Amino acid sequence: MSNRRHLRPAEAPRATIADVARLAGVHASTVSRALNPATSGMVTRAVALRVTAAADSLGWRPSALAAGLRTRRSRTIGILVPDLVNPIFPPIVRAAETLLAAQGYATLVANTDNDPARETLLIERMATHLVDGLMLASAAEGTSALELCARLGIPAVLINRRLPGAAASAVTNDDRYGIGLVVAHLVKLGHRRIAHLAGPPGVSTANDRRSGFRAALKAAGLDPASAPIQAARAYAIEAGREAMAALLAGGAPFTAVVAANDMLCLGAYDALAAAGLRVGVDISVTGFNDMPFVDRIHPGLTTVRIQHAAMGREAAGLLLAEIAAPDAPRQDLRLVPELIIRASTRAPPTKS
Amino acid sequence: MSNRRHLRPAEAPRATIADVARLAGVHASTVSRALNPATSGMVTRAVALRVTAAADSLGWRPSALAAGLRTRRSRTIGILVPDLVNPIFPPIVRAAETLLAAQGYATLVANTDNDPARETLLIERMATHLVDGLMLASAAEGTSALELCARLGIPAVLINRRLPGAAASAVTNDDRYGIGLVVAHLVKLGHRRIAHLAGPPGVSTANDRRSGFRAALKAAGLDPASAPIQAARAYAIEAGREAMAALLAGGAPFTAVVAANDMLCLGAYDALAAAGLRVGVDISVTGFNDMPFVDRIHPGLTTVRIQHAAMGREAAGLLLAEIAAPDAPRQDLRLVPELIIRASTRAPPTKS
DNA sequence: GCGATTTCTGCAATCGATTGCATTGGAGGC
DNA sequence: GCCTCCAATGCAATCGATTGCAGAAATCGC
Repeated sequence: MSNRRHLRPAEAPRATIADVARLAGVHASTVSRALNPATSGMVTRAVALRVTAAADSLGWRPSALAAGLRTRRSRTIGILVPDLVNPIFPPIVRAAETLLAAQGYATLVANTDNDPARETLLIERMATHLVDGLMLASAAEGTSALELCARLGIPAVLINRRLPGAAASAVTNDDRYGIGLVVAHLVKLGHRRIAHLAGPPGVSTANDRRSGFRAALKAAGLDPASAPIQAARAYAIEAGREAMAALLAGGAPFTAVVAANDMLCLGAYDALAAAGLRVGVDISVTGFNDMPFVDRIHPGLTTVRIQHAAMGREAAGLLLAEIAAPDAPRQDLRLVPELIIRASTRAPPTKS
Repeated sequence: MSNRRHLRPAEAPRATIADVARLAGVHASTVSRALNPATSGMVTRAVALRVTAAADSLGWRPSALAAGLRTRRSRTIGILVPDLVNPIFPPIVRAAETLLAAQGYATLVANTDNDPARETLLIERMATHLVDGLMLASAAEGTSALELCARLGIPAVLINRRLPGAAASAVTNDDRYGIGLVVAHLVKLGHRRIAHLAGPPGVSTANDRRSGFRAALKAAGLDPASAPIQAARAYAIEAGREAMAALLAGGAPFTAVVAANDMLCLGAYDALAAAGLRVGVDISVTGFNDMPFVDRIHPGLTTVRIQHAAMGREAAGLLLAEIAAPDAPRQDLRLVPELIIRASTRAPPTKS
């Protein structure tokens, strides 16, 4: 513990536009016009120079609050995620923030914990701060977030999860296509009995991946009806372990498991190990997301790489476009994922 | 692509305090006092009830901008991280945001990319938004961030990295203690020749861990001077691989490597594998941070678990305390880490 | 029951920038 | 040389809440 004291500088009260006006010998409104790139054309070049000189000789900085109060735009965007610690969100938030910062926006981030009440509270708080738009990476079925945004007049875009029938733009991964990739890969390796470790109900990614799984089996000439499917109660390791154990206990034979999510795979690895099955030898496993470091687990996980950064970037772009042109039609962007093949998938063991 | 259009509600212009005043039959100032918990004592209970009833019948929401303009406090805190994708930062930011949200603060997050110019820009932008305080998780030596904050009159706390001599509170891990834990562990296993894969120069964690390493060797009766030390040029996998390769090429014998960071270990694993050495058999390796999933890599990494969440929480608490009492002495909090033993460390191979 | 306090509420200024409208000055037309 | 017109600038209201001060009402003391 140090007891150094903070060195308080002279605390010169921040220069305002009026101070700049005085120094430059013009009216405050002229200063405002000169300093705002959008209106600086209304001012003589000479005056503009005088004003900018005065401004930075005084070290003037705009007050986003004052400007926002008047213009009703805060140049602030909010991002809501369920839990920033979930590794799929940082790249999204990061990419969004970078794009927004480049456009002069500040980014508010908050965690909803998947709690609708908390979500509501946070959206209202962001409304209080007059965010110009919201990015919702948390949308689960039954949430009223979008209605709330509409009521508050806040433009919003969905990320990662869609809400069926929602009147908002969304940027998501093409999950059905992604699942198609893994199923095709497994089929090509020779697998015919493929199980699905599905995601929790009520989440669009889980639904899309589950239906995509069925469709892909059918496309490969396999019977979706006979494929064992077990839903996990959450996208979490322990839930994956339980669901995998349930699949094994189900008795239906399979040589490969398509999981809806990498996190589930980690649990599945545990359950399979407990059952004496070697992943990548006795049984193949695929994930979804290509989380950081799933290339370093043992065996390396075959999975579907989602363009998380692009997701954040595109969503931010869409949101800014919507702010600029509120009446433009909504967009539903699906990003194309990529199959990443590692050691967790191999041809099924030959019957002995 | 959908072409649904946004359903614009009646767009009732948001109720202001004046509307509430009119409905409640009192003056706006009374409304302000009634609605603000800090001043609601100045108002008759009956009036307070009337006002709150009017307020939520009109659906009134405060305008943080208007209030902030007047009070010069925005109830907003900024957090600067080098790169949110680096897995140590999400838990910090998450925990800080959660605490701040509970106190009614909104949290601005931005990535500096370790670029001082960008850092300066972001701090100035946050000043523009009148943040009440800043949490800097990005401090590297030579940054002028703290000076800038002082000049702008923004309270700031450092997280994760300290700046020697800085007049700001800091919440960091006790790195010297943490390194002591791993060295003691290795010594107890029988290691006598221990190398250090150090972090990049100019970063407090790298310095502290390096000096802690030397001190711990000495404490164990070993000679720090003869221990091979190689600094990586960054906390990154590839940098770890290079540095490990350099250590091996150095020719000095060792049976264990203490790395300054888990990320370096991933690279070290690669370099060791390339050299035909089996981690946890031929050579022991320890990390630092206990990143997510280093328990699932092969072999599981013995490492030092840092209380990242506590770091964010404590730093947020310190910052709020400083905002409340700007003249209180600064704090330098060191959180105590924990040794996590996994399969990457084992007794040194017996000479054959 | 009257003056002295203590509450409570109203008034009006204020925070800092923006913007519709009015004014000024100068250029250009004839 | 005078009038018109346009560009540049000034004026003043405005965004929504807060707060020092003043006035009104209620309470208290004696």
